[in-house]
Amino acid sequence: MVAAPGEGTLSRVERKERTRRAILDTALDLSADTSLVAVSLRQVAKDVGIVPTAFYRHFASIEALGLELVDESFASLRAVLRDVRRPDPSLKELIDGSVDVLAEHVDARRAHFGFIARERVAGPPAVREAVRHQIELVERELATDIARIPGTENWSADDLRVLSKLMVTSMVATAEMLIVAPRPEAETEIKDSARTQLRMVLVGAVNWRSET
Amino acid sequence: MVAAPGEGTLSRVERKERTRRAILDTALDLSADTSLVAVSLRQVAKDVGIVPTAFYRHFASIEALGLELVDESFASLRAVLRDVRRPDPSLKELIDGSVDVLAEHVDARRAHFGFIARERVAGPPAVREAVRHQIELVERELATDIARIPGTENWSADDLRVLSKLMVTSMVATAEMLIVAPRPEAETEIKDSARTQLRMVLVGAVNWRSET
DNA sequence: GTCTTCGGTGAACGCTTGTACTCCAGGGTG
DNA sequence: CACCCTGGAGTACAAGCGTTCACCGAAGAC
Repeated sequence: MVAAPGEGTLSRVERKERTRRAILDTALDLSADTSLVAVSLRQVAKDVGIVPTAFYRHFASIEALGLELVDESFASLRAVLRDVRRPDPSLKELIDGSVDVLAEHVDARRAHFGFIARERVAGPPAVREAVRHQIELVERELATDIARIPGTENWSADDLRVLSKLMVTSMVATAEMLIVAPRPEAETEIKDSARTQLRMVLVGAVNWRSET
Repeated sequence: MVAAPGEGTLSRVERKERTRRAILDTALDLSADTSLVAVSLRQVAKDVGIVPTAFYRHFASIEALGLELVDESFASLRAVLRDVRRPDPSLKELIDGSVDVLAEHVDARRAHFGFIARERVAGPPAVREAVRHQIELVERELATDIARIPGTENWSADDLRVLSKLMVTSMVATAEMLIVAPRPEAETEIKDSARTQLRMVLVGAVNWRSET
């Protein structure tokens, strides 16, 4: 990494961390217009401003880099869950807020949500695997969140799993749409649709429970 | 294409069509373990058994090939809709059958459904665009199908769109899971889950309509 | 002040990639 | 019959790829 003018005093670990971050960000950026499998080590190095071989000082391969990005991206996804469960968890008026929270996070961490959506189905095998595993964990986490909501005490574990799966699926799908959206005007439409969707799902879950 | 022994008599157009098919199938196959963007013209040619330059006699580029595969794959998806709407469309007992129909089609056209799932988010730009467009068409098609079912006459157009969007999304998600599934034993579990999911959604739609 | 550690360099390797050319053989057509 | 059309072969090239190796200079440890 070439020394930036005006800030010559950086410790060695600071410099290393800075380059490492640059590599991660650049790779995330390059993968955005297809997939990580189409990203070359040399292109990353070139964009970062280091020589190709210097890449190896930080990661063993693009795939290893990808696993790191998986962790980062899922930190962003978990943050959504955390923010959603923070207010008073009443099953009904939770909905409107949830969608807004999701939209906020997607907007702030656009690259991460896109990364998850892409690499889940089209990443390097190890990365794909890691994403699937993380999604399963998030589904479980959401299931226990739902179980804590008053009125869901007598639900079976299976029902909880199915519902949280459904919610995570449409959460990811909504995130995808928000990312692809031609910026601001279509966004409210997508959010409205997501809210309706979420209502349908929840009303369905409640009524279906009491029916069976 | 090297002449296959024992069937030397093929017209020129037949031979061309045969090579063309081989190219399409090979590309579909190679894209299966990541994405079309990771498939090289040379690799396809090699696997087909022709010299790289001969590829151009059939397609201008891998991307053009991809657009062709999009059409084929969506023929497979539309076939699901066609088979689902064939029996008597009563909203309730339709569900169990639908999931089986989907599973059948996914099993028969595994490669096509995987292709859609992957290239939708991670294909070459033009391919991605084409997939999104086709999905929108399928959503519309499903919406008019639903509108024909007795009991949905007074639904708003927006509600129809939202519901069909939700159904297509979970249809694609289910197909994905079936494809990834460690063959036969997990399949019934996925199908059960999908049925429950579908019931939740439909019950939700019905009840939510009558509530508002 | 000396020695060590280590992020970054630069040249070199063998291989794959897309694409441009010319050429050929054999079926289709007059 | 002779002629053309065309799918495929063969050769060639410049560019990009991942990876190896020896080397350097400055920050950090002592």
